Amino acid sequence: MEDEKTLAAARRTHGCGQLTVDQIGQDVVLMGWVQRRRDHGGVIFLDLRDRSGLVQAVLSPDRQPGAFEASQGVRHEYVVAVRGQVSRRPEGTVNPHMSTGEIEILVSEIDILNTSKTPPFYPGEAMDVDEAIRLRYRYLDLRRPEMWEVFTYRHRASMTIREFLDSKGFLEVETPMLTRSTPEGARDYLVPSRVYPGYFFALPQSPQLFKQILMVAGFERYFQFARCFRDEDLRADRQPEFTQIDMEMSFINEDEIMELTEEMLAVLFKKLLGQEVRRPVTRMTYRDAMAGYGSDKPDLRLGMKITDITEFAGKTSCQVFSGAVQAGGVVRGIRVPGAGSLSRRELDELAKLATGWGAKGLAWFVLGESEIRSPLAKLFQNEELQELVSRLDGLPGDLLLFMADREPVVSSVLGQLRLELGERFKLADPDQFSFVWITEFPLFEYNDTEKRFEAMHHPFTAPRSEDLHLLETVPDQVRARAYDIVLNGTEIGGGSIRNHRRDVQDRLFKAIGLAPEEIDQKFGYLLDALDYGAPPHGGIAFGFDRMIMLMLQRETIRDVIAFPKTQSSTCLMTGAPAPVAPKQLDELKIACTLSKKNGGR
RNA sequence: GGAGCUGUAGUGUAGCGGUUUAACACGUCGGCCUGUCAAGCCGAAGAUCGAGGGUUCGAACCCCUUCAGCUCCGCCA
Repeated sequence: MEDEKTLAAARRTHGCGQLTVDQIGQDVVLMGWVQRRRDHGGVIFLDLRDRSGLVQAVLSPDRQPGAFEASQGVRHEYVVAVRGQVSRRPEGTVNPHMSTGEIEILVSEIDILNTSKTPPFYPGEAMDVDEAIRLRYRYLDLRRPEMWEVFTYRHRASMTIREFLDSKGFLEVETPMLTRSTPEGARDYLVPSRVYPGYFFALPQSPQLFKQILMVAGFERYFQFARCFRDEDLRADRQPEFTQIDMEMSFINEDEIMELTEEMLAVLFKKLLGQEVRRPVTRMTYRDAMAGYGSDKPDLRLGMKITDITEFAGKTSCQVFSGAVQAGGVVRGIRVPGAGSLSRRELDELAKLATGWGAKGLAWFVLGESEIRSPLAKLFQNEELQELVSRLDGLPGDLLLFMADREPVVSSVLGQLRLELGERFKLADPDQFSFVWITEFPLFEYNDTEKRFEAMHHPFTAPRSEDLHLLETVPDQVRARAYDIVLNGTEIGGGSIRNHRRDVQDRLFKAIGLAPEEIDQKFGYLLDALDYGAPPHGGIAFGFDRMIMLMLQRETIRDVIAFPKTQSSTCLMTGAPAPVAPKQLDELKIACTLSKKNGGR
């Protein structure tokens, strides 16, 4: 080193935020960003920021005229190195709002390592800046200590999980990002092959088949922080590429997987949030979830369980109810505690929402101290009204909502109303973490547009053995050995026991109407693998980003992803996606059929 | 593919029942200032009101189209 003496070449001795009264008197070298500059003409204060925190540097013309002079040109977000002495702040100038507020650095030397243009926003202020601007200048957005905190959490979460799984004998194995497109599921992102023009790789929607094949290979316990890609439209909690904690185990059953992952979540929540996860986590069948909450991912914090009164309603004098029952429908309701205060207009609004979701109407009953207000009240006998109220355990001040219609409509609309009311009345405690397992999913789901059954989870999910005989006759009755874990109304993970026997897997493919040639072409390698001594196995995958989002109580998944995409799947920082040079397309033998509109952004 | 909300100096907002020099705060630049910490005081620059078209004597404001961001439905095994 020819120039050990210059500040730029010197070693940083401390982080800004690490300094305390213990270092008073020491000569230190700090490097960081100028968060704020207060120029008093005679004395200049610089708040210096690095990842460890903030400290005040003082430059005075009396002490070090050179450094004072050099700091004249320093502006916000300049990167500087300073050498100076840690000293106790003069009496009366201590800043109790700063962790380093008792001290300051008396700067003897300052070096500008880099300048900065005036940024569109300052890391100090930021949070109410338009998100598009934050994404465009993501490096400035990420410069905020609040963001470092998020990513520190995320890092600690992944470390904790890795340690936990390691302690349980799991191997972390990477699987390919370039793989083949498979039918079923989401739209694939495609990558053209140069070597085989006209052929394409697909980016994995999940490492599903690879992890199963690792089981065939005898790895027994696999996990991976796997990047997954799905070319579908975005939501606040959905990105086109996201991270899964992907796991698979051999010689294992549902209970063991659920117990193990509950333990993992318990360790994680304890370590990062100091929260106890109550174990065992509640389990609920898909059927009960749909009936009780109108959703396969119920938010149990909301209460307002759906109550079925079909039998009673069918016998009442109210045609709206009894007619629907006679037509083969159901009558169900929810009790909204304390919502009796809603105005007529707000109630009409609710009813309008319900009809928007496909309901024929919404029957509401406002419970007063002695009377019951409802447009339908006079259609009931008095004792019928009383019965209605007692069936739902209604109390004065409550609102009862009922719907009469075909079962799926009632379920789904009441389910949505539940969420709407939960939101409106702030019924969910944001500090509570309410987990629930949903089990016994149907194996298949009927796809109306394609006029065939398809796998609800994915086509490698094993049917429950007692339902196996229904596979060819009443496929929609077959229950899967699948399970989802739901946290506060958001699905954070799901998995299943897989088919390890070739014959069962074949029957399942047939049931979803896949032609034998297609099966062979698309999944042949998996079926081949099953033929060579595949052990019973199963697994689960957690949406890692979503989990972090919920743990940190963020509104959007973008807040916990370093470089997220916009709702239209673009990156405002890089400008991706973008056109490529004609030469690149030629090489791939790709021609674009889009005539115009292929221009840049 | 559909519905809704938003778009005005670098940033955040006001103005939107038609006539303004398009206002305010922060930031920026210049000056003053030796103990501030969201420093203070004085001054200045900075906006073709997302874009295009239309109605009108006159449009940031009304109408149409379009683009972008966000939320939701569809979609996402």
